[in-house]
Amino acid sequence: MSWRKEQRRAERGYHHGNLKEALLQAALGLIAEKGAAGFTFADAARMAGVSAAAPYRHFRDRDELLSSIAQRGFEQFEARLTAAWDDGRPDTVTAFERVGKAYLAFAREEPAFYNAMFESGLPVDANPALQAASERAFNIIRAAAERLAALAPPGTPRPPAMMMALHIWSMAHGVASLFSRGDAARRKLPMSPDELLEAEVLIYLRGLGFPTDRRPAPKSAEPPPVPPEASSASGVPPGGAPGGPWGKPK
Amino acid sequence: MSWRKEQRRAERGYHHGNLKEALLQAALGLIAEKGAAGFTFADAARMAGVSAAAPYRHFRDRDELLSSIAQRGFEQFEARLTAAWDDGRPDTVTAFERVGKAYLAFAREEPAFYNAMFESGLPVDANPALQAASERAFNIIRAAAERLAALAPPGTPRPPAMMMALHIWSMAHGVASLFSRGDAARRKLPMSPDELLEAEVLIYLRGLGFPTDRRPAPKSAEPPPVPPEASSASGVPPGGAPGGPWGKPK
DNA sequence: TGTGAATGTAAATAACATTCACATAGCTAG
DNA sequence: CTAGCTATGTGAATGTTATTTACATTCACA
Repeated sequence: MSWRKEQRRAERGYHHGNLKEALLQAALGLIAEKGAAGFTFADAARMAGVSAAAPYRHFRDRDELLSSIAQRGFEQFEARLTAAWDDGRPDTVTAFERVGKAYLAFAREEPAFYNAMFESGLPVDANPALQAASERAFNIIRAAAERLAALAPPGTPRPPAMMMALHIWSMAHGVASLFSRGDAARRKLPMSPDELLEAEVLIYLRGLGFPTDRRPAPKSAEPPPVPPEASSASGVPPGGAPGGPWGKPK
Repeated sequence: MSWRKEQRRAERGYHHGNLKEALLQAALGLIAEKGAAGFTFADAARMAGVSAAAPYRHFRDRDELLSSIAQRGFEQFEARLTAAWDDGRPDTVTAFERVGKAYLAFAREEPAFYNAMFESGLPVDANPALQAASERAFNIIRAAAERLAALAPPGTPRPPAMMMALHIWSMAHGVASLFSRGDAARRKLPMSPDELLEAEVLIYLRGLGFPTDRRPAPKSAEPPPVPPEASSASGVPPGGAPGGPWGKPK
């Protein structure tokens, strides 16, 4: 009957040795499969080969496990955004767009984390540590916006960096939620979520007066000649190159 | 012990008479309180004064109830967007912004519907009727974008309407999800979600070359003098009024 | 080595979703 | 008007989950 369980116990002894971590991993897998809603505490325990009560030695309840995962997600998220921003190299606008792409990439590549972070119904302030992690991640976007705002072409009013950051965040989150994950990805689109977001951000930046005349994602593997930051601040007339950030209009 | 139940039955007889509707209403209330995740089929039944098995005469399972609510939500959503768009009166840009506000208003005022529609984890294609309703709602935004795109100032490339629609949708959805509902609303913001979205859309439209020189939401109760549509298409230089759509920058 | 703190276990409780066999009411064909 | 079919409800299972509790096993260390 339960020789499997007995066997497993024999293999690893009475104590698991690393249960907390094992539970986190198991939960992550389950969430990836069935969503945060579908994941069950009992299943995670089973997957780790322990009884249903064991997890309570490591997490107050199901929600605490979830919030641990969300927190860890925000940490990885922050790391990826930081790497993407790369302190604004080679130039602020390029780096800024890379951040947007990193947002989508994270949503796509880490559906379990993204789900726990934004779609699990956890109250934002469930856990102070969680909230802090979330804010640290947002601060990357905010810092990038700060740098970008400082670059406002002369004569143009300088946009509030916080507002820009919130705008970019909402765009990235909107695209990710609606088009870039799981079921939502099934909506038929005329372009990929990445392209969609890139165009959106470029148009937005142009609306703020930033020159955004670069072609979208040139196919060539070689990086485009690093334009000196100064060229970004030159007085290019608003409106950008004909053709716009969305490719060739008819 | 169960005199309450007996009593209720006495009042209404063996048959409820309108159970399906009652269940939908009950579920709506429960979702508003505890979110789609927290709502239970059994609770809805109890609230309607019937046994736990009764609902199965009207819905295959819990998910079907949820998807019915989502569908109904999309229908109301469509109605509100349609009303907000008002066929583009008094002018396209104004009407377009009204649609954005209506999006937020719906998310704020109908949290239960919004939750079922976008946050319940229902697969987009769970139900053909649901999907159709969702598409009808989106088509309002799309039609509005179509009209707006046609207004592109001469000399400016005409943006693809579908893309614009998707952009606007993602902005509205992003703001609504992140800042405009329930727990998420607790994030501290320098401006209201409405203002945030309005500025975002205006900047975006300006980025497309549309003149957007109107002040944001003038405090005066009297409506601004209805500008003839033609004035929107006049060759106002891009860039808009100094000060930008976000109020007075320092 | 003895012992308290960690970590697991089994069993129990309470709530749900879902199914099934049966009860009742409404409506329709004769 | 009524026999009987169909729609709608009921109670009593079944199987699963979250969570608690009393008890068991180890670990670490004095």
